[in-house]
Amino acid sequence: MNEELSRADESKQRILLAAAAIFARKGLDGARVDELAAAARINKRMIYHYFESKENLYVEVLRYNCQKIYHLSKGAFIAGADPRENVTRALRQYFYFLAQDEEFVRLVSWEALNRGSYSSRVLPQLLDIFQADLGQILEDGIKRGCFRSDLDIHQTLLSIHALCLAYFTRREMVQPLWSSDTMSEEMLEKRLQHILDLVFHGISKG
Amino acid sequence: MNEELSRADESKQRILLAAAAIFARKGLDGARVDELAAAARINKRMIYHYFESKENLYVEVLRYNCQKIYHLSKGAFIAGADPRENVTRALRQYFYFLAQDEEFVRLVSWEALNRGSYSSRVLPQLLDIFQADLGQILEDGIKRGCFRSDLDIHQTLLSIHALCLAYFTRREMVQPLWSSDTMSEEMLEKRLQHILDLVFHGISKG
Amino acid sequence: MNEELSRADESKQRILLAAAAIFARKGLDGARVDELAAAARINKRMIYHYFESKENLYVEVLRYNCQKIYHLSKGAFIAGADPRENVTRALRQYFYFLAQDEEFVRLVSWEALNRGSYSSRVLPQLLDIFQADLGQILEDGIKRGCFRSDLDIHQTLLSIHALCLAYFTRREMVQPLWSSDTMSEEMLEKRLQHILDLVFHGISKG
Amino acid sequence: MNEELSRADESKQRILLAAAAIFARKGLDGARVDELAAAARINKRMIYHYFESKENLYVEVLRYNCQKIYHLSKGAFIAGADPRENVTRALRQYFYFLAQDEEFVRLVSWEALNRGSYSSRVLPQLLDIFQADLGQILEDGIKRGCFRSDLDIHQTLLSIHALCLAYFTRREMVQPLWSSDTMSEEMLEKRLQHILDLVFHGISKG
DNA sequence: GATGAATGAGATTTCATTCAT
DNA sequence: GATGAATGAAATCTCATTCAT
Repeated sequence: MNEELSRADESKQRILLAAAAIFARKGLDGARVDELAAAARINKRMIYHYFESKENLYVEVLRYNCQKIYHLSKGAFIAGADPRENVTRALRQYFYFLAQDEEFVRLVSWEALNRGSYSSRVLPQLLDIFQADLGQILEDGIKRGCFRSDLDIHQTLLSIHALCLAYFTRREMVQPLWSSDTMSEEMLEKRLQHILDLVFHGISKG
Repeated sequence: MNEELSRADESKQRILLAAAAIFARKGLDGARVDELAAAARINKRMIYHYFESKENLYVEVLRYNCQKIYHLSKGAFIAGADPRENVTRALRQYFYFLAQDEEFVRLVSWEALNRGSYSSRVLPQLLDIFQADLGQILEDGIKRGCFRSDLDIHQTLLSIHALCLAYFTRREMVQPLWSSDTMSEEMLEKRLQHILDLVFHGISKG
Repeated sequence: MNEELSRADESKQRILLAAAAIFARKGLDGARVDELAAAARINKRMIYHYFESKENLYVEVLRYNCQKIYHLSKGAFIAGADPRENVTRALRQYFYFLAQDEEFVRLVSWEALNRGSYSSRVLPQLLDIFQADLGQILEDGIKRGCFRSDLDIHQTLLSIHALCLAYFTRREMVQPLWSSDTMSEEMLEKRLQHILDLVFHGISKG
Repeated sequence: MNEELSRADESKQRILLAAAAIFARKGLDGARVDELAAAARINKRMIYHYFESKENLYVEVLRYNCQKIYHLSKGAFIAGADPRENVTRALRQYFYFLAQDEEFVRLVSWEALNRGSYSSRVLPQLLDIFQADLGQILEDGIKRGCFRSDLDIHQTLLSIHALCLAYFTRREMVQPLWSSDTMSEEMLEKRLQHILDLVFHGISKG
């Protein structure tokens, strides 16, 4: 009815956003509730009022973050188009989505280590959604003789995922390799081109 | 003096191994000192005696684990050999090294998230060492006209690293994709072949 | 002004009744203000509006409950009647009053333990009132040679009180002794008869 | 082997005793862990080390207190003796046991209100043990024609229990009835005699 | 008169670390 | 070198109470 959030919803939202930032930075165990409350400019008590426990808040943060993917790859697959163009488009979308949302990247990574206990039903969607679009594109490309017929689609999805993600999750490993800022427009585009090159041609000549 | 470990060294070693297992499972913040002591079957006090603090023990665990890489890729590069064979050999070595040491994989991953503060001087070595061998191989391959001349070696190293590691770090995402046990001999070999295929030829036909 | 309770009085009454039930169940320390408000289907703030504090509400609940006794033993003493009949009548009234009002029984019991700080001026009334009627009856019985002349009236009042109350306060101790429901009409009557028997004749034969 | 308690056991014991005193005074909900620790002159942390939680400590206190009864009525029943003498002896023992251990009386009373949730398997023993001895005495008395043959033993046990206990649990109700200190040697003996009188003869004359 | 959000003080519980032996 | 008990600081969580509307 009204566009505005109620005061309560606004507080809840503020907690969620502040928590997302801190959980992303420090992980579940590393984050302190006092710190979360201070960052949300709210009384600690309210965190428990709205989210029951720190763990539960963490799960909500995960859930909230995973929803971001839904807005992601809509319509990467264009039926008549060149499969290579489709792959390029999807991959670029995904790569820049990760590039621009460090929070998401880190939360997903923490969760991968936390045995996925909290998100077991949340994270698989990442690949699922990924699969829905890119999987279709790959199949289409194989059918149309564009891609190798012996391609294992699952493996390929995982590989593309890894190629994109690694650049962001391993920054402290990555940074020393290059002298310039790895997050600059130029460097990002360079990485993306490398991935596309690798994916399409491998390292072999010709 | 004597070949055997003194009782002291043996205790220290036991702490280190127990801590490695637990830090790998739960991370620095998730691990409890009580737990570490219990797992090492030793008095808590001894941990402080030998390692000063929990954080310091963690760093030692990292250091100890990173030493494992030194024993890794010795002699992957064989001067006269086909560059493809050299790549294959190095990649296989690395892939199976990760496959067989989950502890290492997880410790490295935690550390990547933990702002890398502890390992800033430790982790880059991973790529450094990697680079020493595989980098040489790639350069050799380019020079000999075997690999594309426009290959960015840094990017390629990172990519290969990512392709190998992702299979192990994202198990809970990976497992649902396949029905069989992803760590079985057969599945491991399948993944390795996929990586080699991708690296050498990309996904394009012909 | 009008016979109906104003909306305000009605709210106040609802709080009082809900609080009585909860304080009876959990005691002063065990009851939560949130819980009281929820049970009264009213905003927490109103509790403070009407009663100033949780403790004060508790006192009001006690006061309100103690008023129940006033309606109790009116006219148990009938001047000309057989003292035994008078005792029987008064005791029966008291026993069934307790039987039917668990709330009262429990509130009085909590209060007895709570240093009686709140009710120091409230609870003695229980025995006072008790005393007014039953005391008179006993005295009358002694005077008329019906009861033992060495009877200590205070002691006897306390004893009768105890004999009645124990059956209800110690239910979890009492229940295991009997197989049937201790609050059934039949069992209640049996207990009452036992008390009357004991009071009149003791356990000795003849 | 050695009579002395280890330091740990001594600390544990100190916590237990301090907690007993405080729980008796204020109940489970009213007692504060800080207070318990201070009274035991020990760090709060140790309470959790030894007892896991406040509730658990409370249960241990109950358990510990209930063991006191075991040392109680041993040999109240003397086979050949006059049943009245046996009753008198047992009742005196019980009465003075309660008189001298206010802690026990209060803990049992709190527990009776706490719906017996913690002690459901602990408290019934009170009457059980009571029953073992006094029950036997009563039966013996009936058989030997000393007591009324229509005596309900369960009811009688409960009644005797109530008559003894009430004097101590309802002190703030009892005190106003008498001018002198209700716990004085003289007053205690007076109460005991009243109970014995009532139990043996009731209030009727002759 | 009534509401829902908010709060500060404090309760329980946990943890890395140190003492006494 | 080793132990078990102990601790202070801080973490998570709870509660009676009060604003702002």
